[in-house]
Amino acid sequence: MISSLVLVVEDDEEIASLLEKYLARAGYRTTKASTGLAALAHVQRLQPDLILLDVGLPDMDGFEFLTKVRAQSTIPVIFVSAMDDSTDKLLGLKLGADDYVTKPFNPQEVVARVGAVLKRTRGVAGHEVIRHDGIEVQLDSHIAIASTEKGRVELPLTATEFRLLVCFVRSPFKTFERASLLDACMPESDALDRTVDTHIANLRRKLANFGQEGYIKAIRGIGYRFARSTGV
Amino acid sequence: MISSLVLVVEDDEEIASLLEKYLARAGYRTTKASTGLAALAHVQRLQPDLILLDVGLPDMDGFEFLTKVRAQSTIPVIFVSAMDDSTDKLLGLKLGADDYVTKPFNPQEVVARVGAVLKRTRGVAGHEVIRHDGIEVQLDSHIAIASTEKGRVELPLTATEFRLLVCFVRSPFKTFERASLLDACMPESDALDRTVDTHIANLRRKLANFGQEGYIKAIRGIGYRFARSTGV
DNA sequence: CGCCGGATTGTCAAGATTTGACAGAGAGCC
DNA sequence: GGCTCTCTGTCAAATCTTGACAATCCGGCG
Repeated sequence: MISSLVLVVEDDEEIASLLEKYLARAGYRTTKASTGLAALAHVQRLQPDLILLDVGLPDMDGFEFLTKVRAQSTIPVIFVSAMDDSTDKLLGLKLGADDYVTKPFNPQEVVARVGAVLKRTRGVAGHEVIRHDGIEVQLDSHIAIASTEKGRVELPLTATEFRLLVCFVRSPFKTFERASLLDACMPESDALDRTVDTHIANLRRKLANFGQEGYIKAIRGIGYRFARSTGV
Repeated sequence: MISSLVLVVEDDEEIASLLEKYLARAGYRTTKASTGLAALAHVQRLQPDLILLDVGLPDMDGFEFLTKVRAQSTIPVIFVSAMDDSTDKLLGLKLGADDYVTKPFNPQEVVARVGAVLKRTRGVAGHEVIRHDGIEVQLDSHIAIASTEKGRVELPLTATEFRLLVCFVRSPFKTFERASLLDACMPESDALDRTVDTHIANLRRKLANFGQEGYIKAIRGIGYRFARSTGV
């Protein structure tokens, strides 16, 4: 399995580097942000597996940050606090932090906690996610996301379009006949083959709206295939 | 009343025997396991009344063990840790441990704690609590609480509404199909899919009454999803 | 090679259908 | 009676389907 990505949110460059070093040594991929705003952007774009959060950020209260993150995901968060303030600690845990570390800390201990939290949270969520190129499909939440230069955006798909996209992303490069797609994506319906074309067109348009063009190719006489046609 | 059964999970045979001896002398029945796996089997089979858990197991992290136990019961657990690590303690307590003892310990003190915990939890509700955003659900006591600016308020939910909320808070961001919700929240009933809508509407209204709006989103053609939609 | 014609696919908009929100009523149950 | 659950009906909005027409593809032929 690909190693977990840890987002280090810390304004003290020295501490951040130290943490990154130890985390990298332990086999984690890392990324960092020195402000809450930047961190939120990273969360959006990179979808880290865990966040190491310094409570004392320059631009944003750590708790505010946590609240914002929690509004859109359940990424585990470990608080790092300057003071050994047990009220902070309790508040943090209550808001949904998964662990708590106080400065000064032993980097190895932090790494150990990261490992423990990841182990604990892994497998909890069904969270089946399929990706291809710049497209991500979250099966259990029924959300499709496109990665654009501006970040990750949720695609506003209808149920049918979503099902189509799931088929495609599950088997990129496979050519689907219209009948198969009808079966798989428009159940309980005796629509015509051509109806598929319309849904495909709609899906194409929505993908294009978010910069994901050229994905769905028509295979004359057969049906459709998903996968970006590389150059030529 | 038949005496309580205490499961001692400890890999150090000497310590285990010591504990068993003292517990037996205090009138408890005991059983022991030296690995997490064996312990889980005992929990399944014997349904002990309390677990004395050494955090440092050979095969399984104590927290992992606790999580697994908590997945299927609310048996009170007392942590026994080698180090006096207060974060471990917090983590343990947050996960649902009922008390915490550090080595080296006084066996009599342990027995006393066992007695205290049993007394406290006997007949009384356990305390599995799930939270998301401003909503807290206490499974055992069947109470749902909303955090408003004015403080915490208990939501006056019906049984069905409560079960719905539990489903949602357990898996925020997941989209539930109506059929799943029917299954999970309206057992022993062959109600129509549309009935779910009614309960959802009622739940929404009650949440809104306490300032918790925008939580439940309809996913057209699929079902419902829980999670406040923030502009991000 | 370039053009033609049939077949296939893309696009669009209108109409049909489905869906979700909600209010209200009947039934069962303390 | 009061409460809860279930079902029905209505309305508006979202979605699906269809058919017409334009655009494109592809093989054959001059």
